[in-house]
This record gives sequence, structure tokens and C-alpha cells, in this order.
Amino acid sequence: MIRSDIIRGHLESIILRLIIEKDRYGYEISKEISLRTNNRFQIKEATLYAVFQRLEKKELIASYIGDISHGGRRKYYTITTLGKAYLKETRKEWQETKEIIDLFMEGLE
Amino acid sequence: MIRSDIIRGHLESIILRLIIEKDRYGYEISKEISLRTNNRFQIKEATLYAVFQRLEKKELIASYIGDISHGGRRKYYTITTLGKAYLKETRKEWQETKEIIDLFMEGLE
DNA sequence: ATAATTACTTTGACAGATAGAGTAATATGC
DNA sequence: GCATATTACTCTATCTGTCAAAGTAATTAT
Repeated sequence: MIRSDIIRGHLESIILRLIIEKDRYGYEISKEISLRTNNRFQIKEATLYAVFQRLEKKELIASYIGDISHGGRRKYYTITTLGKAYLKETRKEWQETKEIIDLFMEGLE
Repeated sequence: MIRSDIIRGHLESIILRLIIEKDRYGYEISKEISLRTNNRFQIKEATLYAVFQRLEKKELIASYIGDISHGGRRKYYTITTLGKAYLKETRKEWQETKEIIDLFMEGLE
């Protein structure tokens, strides 16, 4: 399992990325992250819902109550125009971050 | 300037990397980071010295007082065997982190 | 029935980053 | 000679993000 300090700062992007593909609900996103990373990273529930709150407050996502299947009522999230712009921005930032960290992680042996 | 949440988790590695090249003191490391990143990242003083404390506590570095030139007395840091091993480990971890985040940052448009 | 699974929420604690203020010595400009 | 800048480190208080833990609630499987 990858350390959370390392993923920290990318959680918003990861979640936005999954929501831009289609509207999704929390539990689904949690499972999808585990699936795509082969369990190398698992988001904790409390963290996930905290991120949702932040994103919604910043109006990068919006939510609506969906159907109540398989137990709990699902709360779906959809990305806003602002959210799409933000995601695009973070993708650029990620490229730059890689460059910078590689400066220190590469070379030497 | 790159967000600190994104560098968080790599600070220890960055500092160890600079110290493995040669013994260095705090102020020097701070300047060196700004220099190598073209000011795209600057470590804050308080952060730097907090990292030193953590690293020393974990015995990844050791320190000694150096000559008192240009003002304040310099405190030099040197990497330990444990620190070298740790650094090697984090380099592997960084490769994996890139893979994982790229999973979400690539594709799509 | 009851256990497991799906699904979301809230609270409190903790770790790491950092602003801000302080200490202290040397170097530079006038 | 004196003020200011620069070098160099330290400490405290605060903020933010992560997450353990516990709870609520409905559905599905045994």
C-alpha cells in the first residue's frame, strides 16, 4: 500500500477524473480506485467523503440523490464546468511535479 | 510555486538526496533546492528544520557543528547507512507513485 | 432470523507544513 | 562608526488533510 502522504494532494484530481468519466457515487469510487490500482492504493472512507465535501464547497462537483439499491441510498456526484477546468490544470501541475521530483530522484548511481 | 501538499511526502527524500552528495547545512540546502528547481519550489525554513529533526530522530542523518562563517553557526548534516538504505527505498516508491497517479492523470482527451 | 454487504455520515485525534517572531554573528555601504 | 543586509538556526502556535472508530440504515444471502 502506497503511503497517503504521497498521494495527498492528488486525491481531488483522482476523484474528479473518475467523475468526469461518468456520474458516480462514493462507494463506487472507492472500489474503482482499488480496482484500477490493483489494491496498491485504497482510499479510506472518511477521507473520500471529506474530499467530496471540499470539492462540493469549491463547486467543482455537484451532487444528487440517486436510487436506493443494494442498501444505502446512493449520492451521485457530477463534475461542473469549473471542475473540468480545475482537472485540466492539475494535469499540467502533475507533469511539472514529476519533473521537479525527478530532479532529486534521478541520477546518482 | 508548486503546492506543498504535492511535495509533502517527498521532502525527506529530497533532503537526503542533497546530503548524500556531501555533508550540508540547512541554509545551504534551502538555497540549493531553489536553485535546482529554478524557484519552482522553495522549502520554508520552519519546514526544513522540522524535517531535519524527524530525520535525525529516525537516525537517517546525523549532525555536527561546523565553522562559524558568514554569521550564524552552521550545523552540518551527514547521511547514515540507514539513511542511504531509506533513500534507495523511496526512489523505488517514487517510481510506483508515478505509475499509480499516471493511471488517473493520463488518457482522456 | 441473522449475518454480510452496500452506502453514507460524524467526531475526534494526529501528523506535517508553515507563518511569525526571535536569537546571534558577520559583511557591506555610507 | 553605525545602520542595514545577509547568513544561519530555533521555537511556538496554527491550519489543513487524513483517517480510525463508531454509528445509521437498507438490502441481500444463508
